[in-house]
Amino acid sequence: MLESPHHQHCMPAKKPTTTDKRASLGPLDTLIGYHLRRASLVFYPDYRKTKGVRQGLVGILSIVAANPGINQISVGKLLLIDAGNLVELIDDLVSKGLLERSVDPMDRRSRSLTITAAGAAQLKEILERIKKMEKNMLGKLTTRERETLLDLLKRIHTSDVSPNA
Amino acid sequence: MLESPHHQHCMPAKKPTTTDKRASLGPLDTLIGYHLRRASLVFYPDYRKTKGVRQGLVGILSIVAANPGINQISVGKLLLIDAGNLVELIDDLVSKGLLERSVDPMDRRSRSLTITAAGAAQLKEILERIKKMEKNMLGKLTTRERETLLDLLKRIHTSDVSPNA
DNA sequence: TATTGTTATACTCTATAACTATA
DNA sequence: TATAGTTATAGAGTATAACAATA
Repeated sequence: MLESPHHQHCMPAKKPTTTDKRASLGPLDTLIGYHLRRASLVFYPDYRKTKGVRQGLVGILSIVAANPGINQISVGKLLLIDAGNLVELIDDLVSKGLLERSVDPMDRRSRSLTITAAGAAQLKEILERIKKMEKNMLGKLTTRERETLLDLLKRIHTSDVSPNA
Repeated sequence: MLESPHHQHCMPAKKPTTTDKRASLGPLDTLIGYHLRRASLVFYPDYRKTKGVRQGLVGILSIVAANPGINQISVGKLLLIDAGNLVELIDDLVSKGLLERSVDPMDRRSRSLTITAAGAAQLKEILERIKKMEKNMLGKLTTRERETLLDLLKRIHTSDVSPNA
C-alpha cells in the first residue's frame, strides 16, 4: 500500500474538495472484524520486508524448531495452511538449506521435518528483527496493555466456535 | 480453510504419532503480529460467506453511504485499497445496482459515488448479519473487554508510525 | 478405506506501471 | 506538472480436486 491515509498532521489544510479525507467510515467503524484486520495489516508488510520472508515461512521455521520431526500436515494445521499449499513453501525452505525433509521410517507417508543450523540462525535473526519492530509499533501501549491485548486476541482465535449464521 | 485445528474436544485420543497436535508454536506464540492476524482470520471467512460479498465491498458501501458524493481516491485511502484495484470492485457494485457513479461536474476527473436504495438496503442487511456474527464470536468477552479490545486496536492502526527497521 | 504428501488449477488480494482526461 | 481514474500484469494467498504411496 503506497498511499496510506496517515498524512493529516503536517498538511497545510488542502482546499477541501467534494470528498475530503475527514470522511467517515460509517458503520464499518463499529465492526471489530474491520479493526482487527486493519491492525493486523500494520504488522503484515514489515514481515515481508524482513529478508524477503513470505507469510508462512517464519511460522514454519518456528514450529519445526519447537517440534523437531514434526510432519507437514501438523505444521499446516497449526498455521491454517492447506497441505497442498504447504508443499511449495517447504520446498522453498529446504532449497535454501533452512529445513531438512526426510521420510519418517515409522510411517513412510510422513515427511519428518527438522531445522538446520542455518535455519535456526536465520530464525533467531528474523525473530529479533520482528520483536524490535513490534516494540516500535506498540510504543503507544503500556506493557500491561500489550498483555491485555495478547490475552484478548488469544481468547478470540482459540475458540472452538465456528459460527455459520 | 477446511481443516481447522479445532477438533481437540470430542476426539477419542487418537493414537499419537511422531507429531501430535499438542505441538507448540515455538517463539511465534509470543508475537503480537501473529495473534492479530490469527484473530482477524476468525472473522474473515464469514465476511465472504455473507452473500458472496468480497473483502472490500462492505467497506465501500459503508463509506459511500456515510459520505455521499465521495470519490474513488478517497474511498481507497480510507480502506487502503489501491486506486487501480478499486475500479473493478466499484464496477461490480455499480453493475449490481448498489452504487451509482457519475462524473463530478466540479472536477471532471472525479467520479462522484452515491449509494442506491438497493445498496442501502443490502448494506443494512449485511451489517446486521455481521453484527450478529461478531456477537457470536466474541461471546467469551465481556462488554468491557470488547471495548478495551476495540480501543487497543484503534490505537495500533491509527498510528502515524511506519517503522522500517 | 483413510491419511500424507504432491500436483494442478482457479480465484482473490495486492503491487507496479503505463496510460487518458482533466486540472 | 499533478491528480482521478483506468487498464494490464504479475505475484502472493487461498481453495478445490485429483492422484500416488502408504497405512
